[in-house]
Amino acid sequence: MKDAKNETITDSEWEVMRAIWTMGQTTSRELIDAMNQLQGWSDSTTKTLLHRLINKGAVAQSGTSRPFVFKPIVGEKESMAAAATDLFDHMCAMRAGSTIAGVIKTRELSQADIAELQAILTEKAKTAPEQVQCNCLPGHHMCEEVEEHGQ
Amino acid sequence: MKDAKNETITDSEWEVMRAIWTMGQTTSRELIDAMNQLQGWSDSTTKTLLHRLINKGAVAQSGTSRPFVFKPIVGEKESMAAAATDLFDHMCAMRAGSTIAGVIKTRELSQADIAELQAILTEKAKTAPEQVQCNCLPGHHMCEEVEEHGQ
DNA sequence: CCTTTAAATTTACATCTGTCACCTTTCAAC
DNA sequence: GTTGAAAGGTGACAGATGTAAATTTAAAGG
Repeated sequence: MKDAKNETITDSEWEVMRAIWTMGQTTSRELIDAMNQLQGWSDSTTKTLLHRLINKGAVAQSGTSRPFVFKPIVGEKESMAAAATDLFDHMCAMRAGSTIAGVIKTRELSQADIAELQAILTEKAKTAPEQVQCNCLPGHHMCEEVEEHGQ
Repeated sequence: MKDAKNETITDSEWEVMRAIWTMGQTTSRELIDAMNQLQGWSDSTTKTLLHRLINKGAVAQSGTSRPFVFKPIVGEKESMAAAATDLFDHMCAMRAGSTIAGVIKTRELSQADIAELQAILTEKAKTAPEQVQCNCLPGHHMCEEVEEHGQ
């Protein structure tokens, strides 16, 4: 599965992708109805988004006769990972930990998820540093306190 | 500290915020130079962004005589949390776990971060469900496989 | 074949974003 | 006071986004 790092998927396009990913494959009518339900979008809106997604290479159109079939080209897992990476890449490295903590606290996770995370953490603990450096500003600035970042 | 949920902070504005958060407080000159270093932006660009941030209520201008001082109004922690929440809110709940796993694998975390995460997980395990339901489409659709979501 | 009608494609357009150049006000030194 | 360099503020503009109307095309029934 290709990932979606190259061409950016926007917020509303993302909603469409979610539907497509979940449906696995769909006809434009099905998709339009779903989007109308979920977002209250007009037919046109969904069509436009679908086309943009096709142009971006995120969705494929297949079939020869009219009710074409659309299916995802980029993977959901890959796209989600890319989105998450993108987010954290723009945040202070020093605070990634507590941000992740916040996410974990507020999301629903399955027993399996938790087990996996714990395994990863245990492994990571073996080589984790005592402190993560702030990567917000070049040299001359180095964050001191975790609580109040700068100042 | 107020959070930044109301007024959205865009990508480039975020870069400015990072600098301001780290510096704690700054004069426009300092900020402009920093942004020029980090992003290669022209003076104007930083000024514009700084102003937009002020209008959005994310940064405060203080002082009476000319070299004014700017400082953050919205907190870094809060803003990061909001951004993360925002991201995960748009993703399939069923896949949040593995996405978090991916993030943890690729980020640098301190021993303390890891310990905190483990504590949270242990606590969470007590009440975690066996399976998390997909929340992408209304009723009629329910994801079966974790590996290949729909289809 | 012709018509109807769903599907597909184009065009539209207001806003938001990223980036700036340029104009205006001050402070500070003559 | 006058002036010139900073600091501060405005206007601009191309491209991205969200949202949708209008137009074209083709499948299906008569």
